[in-house]
Amino acid sequence: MNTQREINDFFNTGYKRYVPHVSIDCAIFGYHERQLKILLINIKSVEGMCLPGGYIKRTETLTEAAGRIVEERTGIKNLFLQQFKTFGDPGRATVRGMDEKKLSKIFGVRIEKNNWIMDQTISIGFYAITDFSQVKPKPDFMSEFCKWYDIDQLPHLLFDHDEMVKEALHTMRLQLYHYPIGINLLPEKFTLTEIHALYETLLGKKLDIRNFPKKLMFLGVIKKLNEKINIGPHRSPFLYKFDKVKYNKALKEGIILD
Amino acid sequence: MNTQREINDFFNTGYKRYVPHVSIDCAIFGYHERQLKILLINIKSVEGMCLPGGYIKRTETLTEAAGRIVEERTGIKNLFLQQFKTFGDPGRATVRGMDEKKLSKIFGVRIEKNNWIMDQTISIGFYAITDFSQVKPKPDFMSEFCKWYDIDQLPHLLFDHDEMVKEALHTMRLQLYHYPIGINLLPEKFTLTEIHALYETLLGKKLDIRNFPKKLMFLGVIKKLNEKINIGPHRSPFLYKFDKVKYNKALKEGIILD
DNA sequence: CTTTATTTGGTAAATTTTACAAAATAGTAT
DNA sequence: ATACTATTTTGTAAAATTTACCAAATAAAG
Repeated sequence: MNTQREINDFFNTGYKRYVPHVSIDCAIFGYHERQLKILLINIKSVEGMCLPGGYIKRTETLTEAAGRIVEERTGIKNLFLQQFKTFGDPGRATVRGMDEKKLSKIFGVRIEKNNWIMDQTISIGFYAITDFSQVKPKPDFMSEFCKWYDIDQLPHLLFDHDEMVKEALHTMRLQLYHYPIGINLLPEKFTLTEIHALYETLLGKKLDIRNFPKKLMFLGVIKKLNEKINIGPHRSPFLYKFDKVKYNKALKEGIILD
Repeated sequence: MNTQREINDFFNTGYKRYVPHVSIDCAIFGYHERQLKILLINIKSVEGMCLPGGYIKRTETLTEAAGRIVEERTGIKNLFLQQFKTFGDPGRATVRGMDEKKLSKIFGVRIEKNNWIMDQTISIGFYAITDFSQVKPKPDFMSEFCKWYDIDQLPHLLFDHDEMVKEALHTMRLQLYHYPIGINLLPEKFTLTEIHALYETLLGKKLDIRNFPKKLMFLGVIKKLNEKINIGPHRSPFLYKFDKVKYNKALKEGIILD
């Protein structure tokens, strides 16, 4: 979706390839060294930022569509994706003063009255987590910027995206002990200190260092290796890795704790 | 939606009033005296049953639309409603052999090729709970039957509605101790035995009668009255009622237990 | 007053969660 | 070698929560 031809096709025949009236918005969380960020984009000639989103191809499942949208912005495939809520209040996505005329001007294509893109849209929220240090965010054709923002220094977002972020965070934190979140966020082999920092950051609170390993090991998705890593003039920590078999099982079924 | 005129309007101009490509399906659970049922409908001249559903008016929020759909089938207003998941796999709602011609015949109205109703639809799942003994199910114009089915004697359902029921049950059971579910299912004043039976039935498992009241009272949404009820040649049980103030607070905010 | 059926309240045991500190170790400096 | 610094690692007691389990109270009928 870069050439003028493609943009024209999107506006004028997109409704044939995509399901109109429905979009997906993605809260893409980024973690790295005790920092939690979220990926935001803008919309050309609209003041303010919002979550990246997109439409669903008529051949895709919802999760496939969300995966494609996330990949388009981050370049990363196969991220852990979870649906968290669907948003559909009337007027939730209207931009004051935006119309087909303005759109035509902004995108340099002819956009007729009643273009499919201007109609009411219901949006399905997904969240994903990746390592922001490995991601060079790519704006979509509708936006100029695509950047990581610190989770506790977010500006007010457009549309109902403030609420989306709140719900995404809430769901992610609820699911942290029920789904195997962490692969892609840590090196293949990692120390307890590293995964401890990850969980503290994602949850936004302190976790007792002596109790954390017990709880974590109890989940059963990571295993201790008989290897240590050299970290300079300190005791060498053991390495751990995710147990692929149990990890994939947990991905499908969730981790039942109750 | 009963007259031929209204049906004609629905098929031919419905896309103006409703958001096309998006529907809501409702898992309406019914409880009464230790029995858990679910409301199913059929579709005219289609073999099999499914969840009742409908479209979203362009002026409605998702929850308002779900409330209207539930009210249309049950006659009950203001039921507790929760969104549980959105379903959108391609082909999820196709009926083998159904086309505009057949539809025209079934409903006795002229339905053109590419009618909005035949296009791919993504469906938002909501669940609700009511007392089935107080409900006379009303079929919609698309169906002949609308009946209560025992939850553990369900037939295979059309479309992806087997999965919907599974997800709805799962979410309802998860939320049972986090939202005040129960008003409308019990008389205004009720005994511990009655609410105990309700919880056992909704959860599908035994709950210790001596521990149950502690947990329940801890939630804080019901209060003990200084009244007893006569139940024949047995000790008279105390009556309880829901604490309206705390109940409504819990409705909005949920009951935080962790 | 005895019997029957049901409600009601309490406590010990088991389990889970929380709180908390000292020993081990790898390298560096002396 | 030895001491020192910074970090990892490990165990246990207390507290809180959940679970298991029964006997006393009571309302009406015979």
